[in-house]
Amino acid sequence: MLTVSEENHLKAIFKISERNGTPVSTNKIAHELNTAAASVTDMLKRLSAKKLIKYEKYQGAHLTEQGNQLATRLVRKHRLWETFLVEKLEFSWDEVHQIAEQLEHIQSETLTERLDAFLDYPRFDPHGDPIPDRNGKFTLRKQHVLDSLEQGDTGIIIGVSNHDTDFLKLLDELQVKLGVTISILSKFDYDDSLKVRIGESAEHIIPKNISKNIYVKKA
Amino acid sequence: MLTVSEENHLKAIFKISERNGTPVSTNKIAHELNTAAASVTDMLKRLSAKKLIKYEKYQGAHLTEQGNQLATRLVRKHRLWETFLVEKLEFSWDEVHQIAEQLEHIQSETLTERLDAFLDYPRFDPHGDPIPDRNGKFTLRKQHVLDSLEQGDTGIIIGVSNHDTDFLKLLDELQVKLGVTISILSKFDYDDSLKVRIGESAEHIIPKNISKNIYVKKA
DNA sequence: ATATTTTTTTAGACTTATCTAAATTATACT
DNA sequence: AGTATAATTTAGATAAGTCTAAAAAAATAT
Ligand SMILES: [Mn+2]
Ligand SMILES: [Mn+2]
Ligand SMILES: [Mn+2]
Ligand SMILES: [Mn+2]
Repeated sequence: MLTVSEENHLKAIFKISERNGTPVSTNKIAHELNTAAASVTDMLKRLSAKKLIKYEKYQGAHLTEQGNQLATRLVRKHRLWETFLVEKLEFSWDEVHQIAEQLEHIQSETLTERLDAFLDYPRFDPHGDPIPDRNGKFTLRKQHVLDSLEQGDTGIIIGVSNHDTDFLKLLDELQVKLGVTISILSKFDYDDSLKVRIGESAEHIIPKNISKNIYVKKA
Repeated sequence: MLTVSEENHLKAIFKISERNGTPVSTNKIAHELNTAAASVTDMLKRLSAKKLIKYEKYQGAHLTEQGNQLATRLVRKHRLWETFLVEKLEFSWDEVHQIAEQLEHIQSETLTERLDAFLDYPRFDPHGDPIPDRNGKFTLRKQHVLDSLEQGDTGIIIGVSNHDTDFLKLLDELQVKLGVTISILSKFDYDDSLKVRIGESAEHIIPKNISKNIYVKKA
């Protein structure tokens, strides 16, 4: 049985290395979890002792098979709870992350499975992230970061890489939400900001610090 | 912001003194929480420093107004979550206590209120305990412990004072559930065990260590 | 009213989880 | 290659939460 802090560290490692197998650095974890690097070092030793990660000092860490399984379960729970909050309790997508950050630590296999069934086995969470099934399987869709599109490109918004309230509220303002079509009207060389049309009508300038956190499927 | 342990201690004090205003002893709390008395003493000092309880050494503790409010909120959350698990996720009444013991610590006012609404403002939890409303108000029904009934008495089962899985599974076996009518056919002087009819047909002998944990409304 | 028993508190220890400051190692830049 | 900078680890401190054993106080039973 892991502590909440151990679980959060595992999940951070999982998240940081989700799309590339390279070892995760101490600093990245510290940044992700808002803690001091020294605290992360301590925790890496502990997780390593429990054989949940492979860790050599100064060389970063990566999940073992067992660690990966636990992390995947946490992500599954996190995303199921977020889906529950939005689908059943009428929360908006910008309100659920912090609450799910707590709910993901509830220990009960049965609860997770019942929740999954109650939600009718959702495949994606409110932020477009895939929900691992009970065996840990999930699909990583082919996706592009919005800031990599060029003038004339069109895509459908399928995810965001920042779940903070403030960021998502701003997206609401821009009428950016999952499933909506976005077209690049022009791209400004000055700062890589984009002029886009979203859905049928809305046109906006989107600065790079926003576009870099939006995923699209190219049309 | 309280820690999980502080919250559990508050709730234990609330529970022990629910139906009588007398101060709660260190030992009773230790027994309720399955910890050493010395640990409870430490915690009583901490809660006292935070003005959530009134505590004088060797004299036991009782909740302050503020402590009572926090404890009531915890009980509200606990009972709402139990209701959710039974009503929405098809858990049985013997499976929910441990999970609610964790869920009650999730911090989000909004979540509690939304959950309450989603459940359509239930008044009682799966064990017959009253659920405090958002203002902390709830009704303590007039109830009798089953072991106090005499031959010829009839009552309706409205609650249980033990939420452990093993106990509740035994009740299931006896067809004891909330709302069912129970009649005392005879009472044995030897050990105060009862011969009862439950519902329409079932007849059983119920020993005192069971009957003392069942609440009835006298018919 | 004393003595015995029970309850409660204190003392001291250990673990987890954090932090800051200093030391060490790795990396990046002439 | 050698030095400056950045990343990481170590050392040492603190707080929470828990325990056991011993001491102290309160309750109970002669
Ligand atoms: Mn978390
Ligand atoms: Mn999400
Ligand atoms: Mn609890
Ligand atoms: Mn209950």
